[in-house]
Amino acid sequence: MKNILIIDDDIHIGDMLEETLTKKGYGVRRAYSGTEALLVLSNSKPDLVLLDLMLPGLKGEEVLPQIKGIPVIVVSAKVDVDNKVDLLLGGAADYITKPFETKELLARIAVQLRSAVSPEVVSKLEFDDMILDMNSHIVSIGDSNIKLTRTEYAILKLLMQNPSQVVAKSLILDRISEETPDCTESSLKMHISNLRKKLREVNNKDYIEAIWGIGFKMRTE
Amino acid sequence: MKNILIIDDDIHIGDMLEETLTKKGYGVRRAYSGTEALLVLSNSKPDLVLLDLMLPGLKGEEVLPQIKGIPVIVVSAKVDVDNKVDLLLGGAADYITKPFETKELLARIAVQLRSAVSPEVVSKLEFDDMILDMNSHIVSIGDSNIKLTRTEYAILKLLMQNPSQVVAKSLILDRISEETPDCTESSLKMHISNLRKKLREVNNKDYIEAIWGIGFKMRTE
DNA sequence: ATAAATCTTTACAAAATCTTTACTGTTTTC
DNA sequence: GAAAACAGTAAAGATTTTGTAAAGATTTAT
Repeated sequence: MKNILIIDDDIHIGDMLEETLTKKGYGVRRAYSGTEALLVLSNSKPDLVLLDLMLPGLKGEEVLPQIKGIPVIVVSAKVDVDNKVDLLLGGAADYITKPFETKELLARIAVQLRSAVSPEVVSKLEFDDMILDMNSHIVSIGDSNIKLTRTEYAILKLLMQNPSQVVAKSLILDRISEETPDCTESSLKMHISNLRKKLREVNNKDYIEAIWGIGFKMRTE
Repeated sequence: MKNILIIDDDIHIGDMLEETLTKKGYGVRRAYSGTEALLVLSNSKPDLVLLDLMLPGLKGEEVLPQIKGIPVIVVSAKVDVDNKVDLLLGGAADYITKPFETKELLARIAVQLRSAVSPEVVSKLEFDDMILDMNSHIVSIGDSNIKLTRTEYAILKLLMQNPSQVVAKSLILDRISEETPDCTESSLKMHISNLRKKLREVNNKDYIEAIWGIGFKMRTE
């Protein structure tokens, strides 16, 4: 059974949503504020989140980036384009504007859940004895979990997605800059350095190879 | 570079889309009917498809289920809800209704492409028993990998791309100077010399032939 | 608000690469 | 045949790139 977290302070809409979804066979949890939502999310991992933007306290826009690995459908009365764009770029899987038709909402939910579950989505990357889990954001070598920062994780993921290719420095910068806008060559060097150090501490192995003048790749020997 | 297939019989909208996308750095292909689209898709695999629903002949709704493994964004003037639902359930990754704002379309495209895994393009050059892999930047003869510098790699690649032609020194200098700006004739001589030495150490063969006064080519005998 | 974590910059040493210079031998031109 | 132009190699100095540390700036968490 799929579980859906409804984040909405409006009791009426929330109740209506809950009823509709329950009738459709989904499990439903409720949160009535942004802070409560984060609390719920820290303890459980629903399959999908319905997020209202107009929340008391912590706003929906602020909650959104903190939800990772779970598709979020934004439910909002706001309709202006800039907002839509920001939302999609900010990590929303989809959005729907009030008032909406139940049928449409259910379709969008189905689409998100289908793609989240579909087996062709590879959620784990493996290289040698290292495993990167894209759902939990955990990287492990053997039994040891390695705590990486957001940027380190992003770099490693990019390298592991193309294990046989050289990933150009410029490409890394492009991708990373979506997350941290001011990543320059010199800071990239540092991230790589720190990443290597963390991996080295486990294994005394250097997983990353520099291709002089081009970029980096996973070391194969 | 990401490639997008635009399926639309309306020349004006299609042109507008193509211009917008090209400006953004995407590669664009066009198809003006459902049947043409399927033809294009049977020969090539774009990273994303923009599909207009109102097509002559084979309708968009009929084309949609036949596109597999590529995210499809439906572009349509139809707005009734049932249609949206059917589309999403029928496999569309997203849809956008005309008239739409360019910014929003670009955002939706970015979202779809972001989640897609980059297909690994196999591009290898072979000459005799030597293989140059353009993804990994690895050059190998038999079982031995050869470690080349950026410039040596670029020169060898240029020669191997035109194995039957003589590559003029000036041409090599032009191409190479993109990577190392101060490459002169005398330094080119050195690069060739060093390159030969590295290849010779594996095989005791001289793969590169000098054409007196003109340039170099791969040796065929 | 304060502390902690993370990111970026600066600076510098080490390594790899690139270019120049100098010299030898070969090919073409006159 | 001699001079000029070209090709090849070695050695050395110049340049570029990489790797790391330390410190300041920024973001995030408490």
